Amino acid sequence: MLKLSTKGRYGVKAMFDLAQHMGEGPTSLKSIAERQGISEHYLEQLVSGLRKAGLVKSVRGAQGGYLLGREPDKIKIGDIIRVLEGPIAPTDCVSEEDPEICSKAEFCVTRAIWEKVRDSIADVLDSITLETMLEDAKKIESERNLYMYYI
Amino acid sequence: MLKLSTKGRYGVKAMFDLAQHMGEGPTSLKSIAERQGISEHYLEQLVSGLRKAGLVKSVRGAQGGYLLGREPDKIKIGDIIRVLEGPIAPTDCVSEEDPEICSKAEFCVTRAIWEKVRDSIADVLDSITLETMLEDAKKIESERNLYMYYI
DNA sequence: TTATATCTTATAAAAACACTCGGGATTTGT
DNA sequence: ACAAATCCCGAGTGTTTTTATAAGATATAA
Repeated sequence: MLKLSTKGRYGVKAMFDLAQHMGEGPTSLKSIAERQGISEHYLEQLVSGLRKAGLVKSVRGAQGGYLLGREPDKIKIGDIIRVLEGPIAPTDCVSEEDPEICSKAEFCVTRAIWEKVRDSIADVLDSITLETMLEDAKKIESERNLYMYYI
Repeated sequence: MLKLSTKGRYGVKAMFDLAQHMGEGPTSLKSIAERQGISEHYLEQLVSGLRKAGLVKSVRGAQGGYLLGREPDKIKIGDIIRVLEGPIAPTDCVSEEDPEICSKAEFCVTRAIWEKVRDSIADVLDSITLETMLEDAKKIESERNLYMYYI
């Protein structure tokens, strides 16, 4: 059903949480899990992948935790999704990574549709960065304060 | 992984096959299954849903089969996908059909992303009709003949 | 009446999903 | 030195979804 699994959703939430706590030293998985309502052990698995991909850096030991691997404007949502859910591929024959070439590919009219779907998804996910999200959150916050003021 | 299941893929293939054989009387599932390389029994289940949704009409008995439920330019790929895979919903909280409203929805920055993904998928699928596909197929066919000529 | 089809329901293997658990390694503060 | 906090790693598990398969009932053309 063109659904995202919890991996992708939790992963984006966790990364955004990290972005929101930049400059406060390492953020522990425990605190992320609590704030975002995610199982800590499960989150561990996801973050493990993100670390191997360089999207986060880890600090071990007490008071340790995680930091963003690079500046928030250099981390696209598409980067996160691809690490956690694999290449974007509405069907195997149009996967971003080694697609399964079928013999009729060049004449296949349905294939052309899935390619468009893939590209439209990738375009959205690659147009949004953690920085974008921080800006959006700030905007929503200020609009909310404005609303409170009028009450 | 934002994947389509075989239901959606087989369904679109079958509908396109029906469109290509318009005007030849009812097309049997057996012939569609053979041409498209799909299990006939499995296809039966899918077409059952399409019939209930009015996208195809059935003719029972010997020499029976299926016909498009309406003109090919009135059948969007999105219609087919929604019948076979359910409402477009990268996450439950942004489903086209009764989304699961969460208490933080209005402040949720991640939710806004999934909404954009949903809309971009829907836009692509609703911009293509069976008629469009027939035109594309014709174009590919004539380009292919042109190519053959030069050899 | 026979062959050809659609229709309906039931069953089931296999894969994916969403965790859960147990233990090990590393660092900080006492 | 030790305890607590934290990251790290791999295996195991119950549930759901997917992808069919099978069996039989119903309808119609020839």
